[in-house]
Amino acid sequence: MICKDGLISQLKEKGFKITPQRLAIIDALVEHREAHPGATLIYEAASKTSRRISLSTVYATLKEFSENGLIRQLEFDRMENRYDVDLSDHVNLICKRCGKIFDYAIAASLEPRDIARKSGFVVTDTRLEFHGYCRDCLKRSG
Amino acid sequence: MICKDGLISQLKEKGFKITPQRLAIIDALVEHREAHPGATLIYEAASKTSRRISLSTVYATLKEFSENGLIRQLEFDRMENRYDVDLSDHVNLICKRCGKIFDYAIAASLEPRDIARKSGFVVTDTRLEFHGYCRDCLKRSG
DNA sequence: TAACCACTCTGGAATGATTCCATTTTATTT
DNA sequence: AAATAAAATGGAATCATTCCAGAGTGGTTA
Repeated sequence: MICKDGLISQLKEKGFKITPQRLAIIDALVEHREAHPGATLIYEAASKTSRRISLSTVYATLKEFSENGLIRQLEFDRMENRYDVDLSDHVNLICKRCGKIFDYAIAASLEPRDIARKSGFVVTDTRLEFHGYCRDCLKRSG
Repeated sequence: MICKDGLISQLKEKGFKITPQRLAIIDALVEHREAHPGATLIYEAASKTSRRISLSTVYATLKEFSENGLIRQLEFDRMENRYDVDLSDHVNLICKRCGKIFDYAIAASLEPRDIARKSGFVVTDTRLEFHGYCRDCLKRSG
């Protein structure tokens, strides 16, 4: 299901043009999916495939793809955004030393003890944010 | 417990010097605690109290205070860091429209339905990150 | 209480990720 | 092949933050 053709046909369905740059970005996203690549890595990888591609295009395209649900944007504090072609529900385990990002199924227990036993990852710090709309803003919008 | 004197005595205990800049920053942190202030707000508030204070100092001091456990740094994606003098366990509810940050006790149910009933805040999106050390990095450190 | 020095502060430059924008290019339609 | 709306380009701008080298200052000590 995580295949280039699927992404390409989604682009067509939504009326986007199929350009060499977009194809190169899709290639890079799929090839480096394990690394949860950021714009820089995508740019480097796509530069090898596509004769001409600019970093601006990579940024615009990744933003566009995530806004249209083709990929998921992982946002971190003071760190490059990363992108994931795997749209299934999972938590990100982020290593403080090497910076690698691991996927962890959300269905399993989220107790630090269980995470350590199953994945070998020792959780030292959790960050929990709930985004939405506050009472006042809901009232204001009617 | 959230009082200036407590913060000041913590500074002394840890061997930090008591400077007018640090006092002004503590004042600003306590006075604006409800707003979960960022560096800019702290800088503006502290500028009124302290004749001379630079933004660099504000940044350095807030970083130092959080690293030493005097305050908590709230980090957001592509948004100014915010600071909290309340060190008790709580979740942050972030309004997508007005940007305000609300505290929500972590002891209570984290079900969106319960949060809405208790606080009037409608959760549309959750971000869950677990930070720590991966298996390989743990192995490497012995 | 003066002198000392490690800790602080300063402000301007640097950084890094990202966005903006005016211009040029191109994929697709007719 | 011409038309045109969408896409790509690259350089400048933005924004939060850090870096740095030089100037300043609490607090200890003689």
